[in-house]
Amino acid sequence: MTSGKRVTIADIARMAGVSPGAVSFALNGRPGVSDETRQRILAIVEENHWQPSSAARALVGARANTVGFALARPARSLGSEAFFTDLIAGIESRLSESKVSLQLRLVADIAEEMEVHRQWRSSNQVDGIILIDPRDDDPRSDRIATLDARAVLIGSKPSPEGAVPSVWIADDEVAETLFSYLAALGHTRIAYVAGPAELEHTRLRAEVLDRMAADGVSGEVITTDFSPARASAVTRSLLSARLRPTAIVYDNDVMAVAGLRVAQEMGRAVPRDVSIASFDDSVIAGLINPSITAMTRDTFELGEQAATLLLQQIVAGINLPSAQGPTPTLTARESTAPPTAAP
Amino acid sequence: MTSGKRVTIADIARMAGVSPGAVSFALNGRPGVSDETRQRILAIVEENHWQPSSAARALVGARANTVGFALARPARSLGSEAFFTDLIAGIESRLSESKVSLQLRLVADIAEEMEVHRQWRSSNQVDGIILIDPRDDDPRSDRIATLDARAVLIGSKPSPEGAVPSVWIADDEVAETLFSYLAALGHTRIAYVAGPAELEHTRLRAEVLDRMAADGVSGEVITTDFSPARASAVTRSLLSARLRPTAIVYDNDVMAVAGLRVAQEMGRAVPRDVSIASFDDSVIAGLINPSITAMTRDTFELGEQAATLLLQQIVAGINLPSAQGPTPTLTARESTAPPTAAP
DNA sequence: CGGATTTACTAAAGCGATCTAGTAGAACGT
DNA sequence: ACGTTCTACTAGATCGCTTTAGTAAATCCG
Repeated sequence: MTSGKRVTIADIARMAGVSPGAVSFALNGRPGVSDETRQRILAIVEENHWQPSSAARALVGARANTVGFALARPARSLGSEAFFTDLIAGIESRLSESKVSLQLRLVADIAEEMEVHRQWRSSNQVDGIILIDPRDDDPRSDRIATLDARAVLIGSKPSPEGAVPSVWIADDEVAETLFSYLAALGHTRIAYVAGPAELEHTRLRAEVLDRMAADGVSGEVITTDFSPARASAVTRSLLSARLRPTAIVYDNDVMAVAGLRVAQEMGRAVPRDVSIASFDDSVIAGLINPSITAMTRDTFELGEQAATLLLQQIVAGINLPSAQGPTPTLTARESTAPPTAAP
Repeated sequence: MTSGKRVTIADIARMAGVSPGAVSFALNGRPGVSDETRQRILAIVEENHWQPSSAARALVGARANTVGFALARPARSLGSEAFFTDLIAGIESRLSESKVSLQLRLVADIAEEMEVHRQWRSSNQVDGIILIDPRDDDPRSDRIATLDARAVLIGSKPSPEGAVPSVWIADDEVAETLFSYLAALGHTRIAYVAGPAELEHTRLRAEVLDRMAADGVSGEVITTDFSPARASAVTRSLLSARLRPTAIVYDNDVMAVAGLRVAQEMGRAVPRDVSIASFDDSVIAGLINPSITAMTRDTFELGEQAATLLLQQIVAGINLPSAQGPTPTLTARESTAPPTAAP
């Protein structure tokens, strides 16, 4: 077990009494070596813990065994959302099964994101790219096409033909499920404390609520910046109104917890006086008192699915069709109940 | 602007009318080219958006401009802790200033983690490595030394001479602060619901509590697997005992929330009948009702500091001394109060 | 049985940088 | 004027792997 120099394919070749080329054939399952020789080579490789140099592989244009994810979000804000950790954990867990690494990069904006993509591709650093936060007229899709890179978009609808394939979650169905549940409980005045208006899912969810006017549900949508402070303020004013809502739905769990507290401080019992629900679940949503009804989406699995699709595309060398991600389900908990008769 | 082939250092050389070697000298600020030529080359590089191939660089043993972080934690559990997202965001935000990427890998255990380290180093994929979750007799430190890799350990004390330098948070001081605060409120029976026994900080914190026996505080330490279910069970049994604690401290916010709920279900008012505190803060800890007293640490900055130290070491080519990370501070909230006289 | 094909290899040319050794030509010193 | 030292380069080896072209031996076929 001599230490020192790293063992290269040439060393293996020498030990097996063949040429480096033969070893390469054997390793990559290419014809040109007899089964017997292949076995012998593989055994020697095993024995000497040989690992291909990814740098050398990348240089000759082979697989880099790395996938890139450039994230254009303010760094400080990432932590409050379990979403990203879960997503990344899901992606990684799938990737590491295939011994593929994740290259993570935080960037300031979409322009820098695309620049990073270019660099990655031009030096063959990554085999595929993950995109998130789709926008209208997203310039990234075209860019990816010119780079001839495999990619997946994590979004809320299937991608059009020719664009970057997506793994998507049907946000309108999610909204349908939650709002209908509340309507079925008997709620007719529902408030929706949403995120920023420019996000696709905010619009989709609000539209669903609007449509429920047909069923006698009067909805009210208030957009926020996702901050708990805004959520508290909004809740306070909602519950102070003459005709106050009997149910409030928040875009995420942090806002829901903030709203819950305000309700309690104002002497409104939850769920007796007002029902509360969230579009995003978390461990804490189930532990708090009262526990909060939420749409549970399996973000981890979403990550896994995105990674799976990307890996398949990399192997196939072509784009594959978009795939629907895990469907969020309703987790009914203590914070929702039928409204009390007397308003 | 002809597309197609990627522009290499040879193309630049041709355009500048010099040899590839000269271009390399110019790019890396090495002597051997006149200032005039250097400017000309740099201009051409700029103009043609040339980027060095990281693969080629890695192959000749130059900087890879990548830092590796292999995480040996169950993937599914990562999301519940904001800690990792914050930490990674902090690390990344510092790295990306220097155009360095983060290579993230989830591994099953320490053995696989070390294996990944070996691969990374042997193929020159990363310039430095980040370690976390130090344990007693950590085998990783020696391994890193034999790999001759730069690394930082995110830990709870300065590393001994020769070991991997750490960015550390004085966990004993943290524990001292929180336990003393409770003692000062008048608590004499304090329970500490900790994480796994093999983690360094668990031991450090427990030791602090033990030492307080001198001041008339009787402490009890219960180790857990960090799961809310265990935290609930432990809390239930603590509060059912004849001589129950007047204050319970949890290792993280999720467990604290779980414990809080159990206390309320058992009819113990918080903080009147029992005080609750956490060693880990989060947005929700401050929003919940009652809000939870916690030690607030700036995880983002911890990540930044770790990245900074690592980058400095990479540039210097040697190990640098350990550095103390941001000091956590006590955030007193509603969940703690003096114990009521009658037990 | 002899030419064509197949099999199992080897030799060597890249991939795109870095880096060492070598070489003109200019400047310098005496 | 001639050797020495700089300066500003160039040529070419090198990193570890893949891959193409080439070759000897084995196999096939009529």
